[in-house]
Amino acid sequence: MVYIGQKKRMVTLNNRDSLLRSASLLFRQKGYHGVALAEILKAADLPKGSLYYHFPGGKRELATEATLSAGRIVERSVSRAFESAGSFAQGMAAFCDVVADRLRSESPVEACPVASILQASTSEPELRDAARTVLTSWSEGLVLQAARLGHPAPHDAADMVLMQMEGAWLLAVAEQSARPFERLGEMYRKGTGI
Amino acid sequence: MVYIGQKKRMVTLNNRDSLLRSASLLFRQKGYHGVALAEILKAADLPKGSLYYHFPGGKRELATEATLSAGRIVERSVSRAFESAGSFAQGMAAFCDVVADRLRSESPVEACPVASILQASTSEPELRDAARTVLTSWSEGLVLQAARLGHPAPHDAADMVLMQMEGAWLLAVAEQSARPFERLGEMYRKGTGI
DNA sequence: CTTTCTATAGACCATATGGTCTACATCGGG
DNA sequence: CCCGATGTAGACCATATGGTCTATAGAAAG
Repeated sequence: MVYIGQKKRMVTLNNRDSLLRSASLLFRQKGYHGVALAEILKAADLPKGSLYYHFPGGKRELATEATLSAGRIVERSVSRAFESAGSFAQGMAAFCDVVADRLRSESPVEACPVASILQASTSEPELRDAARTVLTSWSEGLVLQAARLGHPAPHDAADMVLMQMEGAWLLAVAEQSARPFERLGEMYRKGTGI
Repeated sequence: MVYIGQKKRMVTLNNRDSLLRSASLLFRQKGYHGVALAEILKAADLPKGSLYYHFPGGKRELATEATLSAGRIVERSVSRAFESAGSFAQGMAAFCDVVADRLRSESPVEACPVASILQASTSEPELRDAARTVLTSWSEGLVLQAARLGHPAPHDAADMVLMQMEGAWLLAVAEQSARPFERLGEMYRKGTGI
């Protein structure tokens, strides 16, 4: 429970956030259709009533919000990694380190939030919109960073990085290790990146 | 029904293959957990009995075989694209064209067979093995091509290409267009690839 | 105290799902 | 003509799933 603003109005951000966090984690592990509501509810230790109170749209809405929320977290992580970089390649190397560290602490190694939701986008169009929104937002952030750091073709750089990141994430899930990000980071340090 | 070899033994490869094809298509569209057996059966126009005769292991076995089979198809496609290439970058550009062409003919644009199965690998470990097998096999093929074409770091090249391809495929699904592969191909032509 | 609004609690339901099992069709060989 | 092998047909089942609905708890406001 958390008091918001100066009003004494009590807002249960905790439980809503708890649902988002549990959902995000489970979706990344098993994909949208691979997770049952009961499982999310159990992880968050909340009854069904809470879920449908906070997310009247049910599983779809929960997944959408969880994806957008996870997307923002990754985005902040990108900004932070690039902040102190002297070049685009340095920024990428730093970001790869951050993701690799993160993945090393996960078992199983979880998929990219976007990838985990995208699978279901054929049956749930709303999810594709969420995935697209996040990817667009990541791309824009990367374009800005590339431009700021003097990259000659910021748009190409952003596209390429997005591909490499998503690909590396998929390989990491397959191998259940952070190696792909370590190797990608190394390549950027060697100057073999984009 | 198809006669195989000179023996007059009748082998119903058709129905088994039909199941594999329908399954592969649907899994790529909706992911492993997003497809019901009934749907696959309907697409192949076969009853449940046939499925469990050809694949006693049920959905898992069907998905495993479908993934391995689809993996081999992609692998042959890679070999063909690189065959007449004068450099690794040229081969990649050619392969991007092939995939882009292919995706343009699909609606919806379907995910990579590996990606579509990998989501479910947490609950179905057998699927992770299939995904890994395919990825390893692709990687080995790419290493050979890179070495043959005189790439200075064949292993790095293969890794990088795998990341870019999987990433581009994910972006293509999100955008529902072949653009990502067109752009990746362009970059290889411009020499901005690996 | 009572009312009202927020949020939790979970029983309940229609439907979908993967899987099993028995019956049967077809065909080559004896 | 029958027989065994291969493969098809689909009824049937236990279970799981997303979603709805009513009841209730607790704080804030009057």
